[in-house]
Amino acid sequence: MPQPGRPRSFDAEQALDRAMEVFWRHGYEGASLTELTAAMGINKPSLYAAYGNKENLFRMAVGRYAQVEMAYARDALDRPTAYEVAATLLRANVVALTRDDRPAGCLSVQGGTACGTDSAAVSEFLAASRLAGERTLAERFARAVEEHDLPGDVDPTALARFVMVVTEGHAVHAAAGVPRADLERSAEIALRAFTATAYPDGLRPAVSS
Amino acid sequence: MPQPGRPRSFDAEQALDRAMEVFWRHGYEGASLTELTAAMGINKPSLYAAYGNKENLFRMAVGRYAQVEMAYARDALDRPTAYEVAATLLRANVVALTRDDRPAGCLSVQGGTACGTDSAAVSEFLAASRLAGERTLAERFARAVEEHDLPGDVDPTALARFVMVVTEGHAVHAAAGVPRADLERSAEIALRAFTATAYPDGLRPAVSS
DNA sequence: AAATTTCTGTACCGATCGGTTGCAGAGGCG
DNA sequence: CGCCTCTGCAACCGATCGGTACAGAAATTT
Repeated sequence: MPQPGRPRSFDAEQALDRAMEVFWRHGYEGASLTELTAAMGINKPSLYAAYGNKENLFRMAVGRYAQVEMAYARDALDRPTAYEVAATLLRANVVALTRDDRPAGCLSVQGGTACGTDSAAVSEFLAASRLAGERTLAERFARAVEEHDLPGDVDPTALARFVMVVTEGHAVHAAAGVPRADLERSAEIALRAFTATAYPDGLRPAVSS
Repeated sequence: MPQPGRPRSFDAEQALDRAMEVFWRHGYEGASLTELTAAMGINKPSLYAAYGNKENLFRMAVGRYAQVEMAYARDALDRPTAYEVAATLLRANVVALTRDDRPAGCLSVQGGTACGTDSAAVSEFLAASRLAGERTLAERFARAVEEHDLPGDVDPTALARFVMVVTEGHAVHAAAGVPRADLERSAEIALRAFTATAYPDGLRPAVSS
């Protein structure tokens, strides 16, 4: 049943995608309402009515980013072995960071590593969501230990932290314009480190590529 | 010969250190002239006279950061072997990122991974200076290949890129409040990756720690 | 068609942004 | 001392910031 009154004349989800891209490119504070509304094709009061305020719009954009642009991360977690989880995650992350139809880098890092005093809540929110992803990965590795996919003496938390550190470093690098092929070489080196730590005896399970 | 006229009543270098810390904490755009001048203990016209403008002050702050706060990087490059270079660099970097008398993270990353449209030059400047550091490290590793410290089939550029990626990831993590001990574990995993790539036969030269 | 409800666009709000000018006075040199 | 330069401070500049008030337009309900 449609609500009474004049219906909204723009697609709220599509406009959110545009806003996401502006935040992705310029960060939270670097994205002005003027540029946001121009990219979204709406006016400021419409933005205010549909999304609350700038900070709420940003949080919604980050949510959509996590849901759409980081679907590869959930796929990676479903891989059968810890090594394949890490390999899929790192390789797909590099691809996602360097798509030529998207801004370079990662919204969660670009959005605001540092902010002005008043919007400190934004960078704390981003940091917390990144660390939440890290915790999810650590739980996946802990499961691998339980399943004897990883040896019992490895620290799943430390391993997950290392993988996330590499993805964040790649995000900073990608934002600086480093090409995809260069990051792929870095990811392979990181994977060798993963192997050396997770399977120190050199008996890594045979997997794809 | 001292200039005629009233001498400056503040220490320009000490004030620059204060400005560096504000930029470090809030980034280029997040640091307002009001907060900068308050931290430096001077007024806006004094800042303008002594440093030119905000962007120039930032560039000078980054220069001083590279000279003072990143001295450990130059020390690391002087180590005799490639492995010791990487190990010293990664470990000292973690310490530098988590000093409790300094803002967490790295000015070069915090300063501005993303910026508004008008100050894009700042983030490009930061990206370029980070990549310059990476090139220096690559040259050090290339020397190691020439000296037969590293095998001839390793790619010094890729190895340097991996090390810098890890430091940048640690910087993002440190800014999020991750404690030093956790980053140290990550650095050790990265070092194991370095070893596996640089000395794939397991014949890493015996070194400290 | 009238009444009602909601959206859209313009124009504007106070606050703050980076940057600048005017001016009083402090301090060096002859 | 007199001069002259430079400092430090307040006040101010236009521009832009995020956020709103208001009136008219559009679509649904009665």
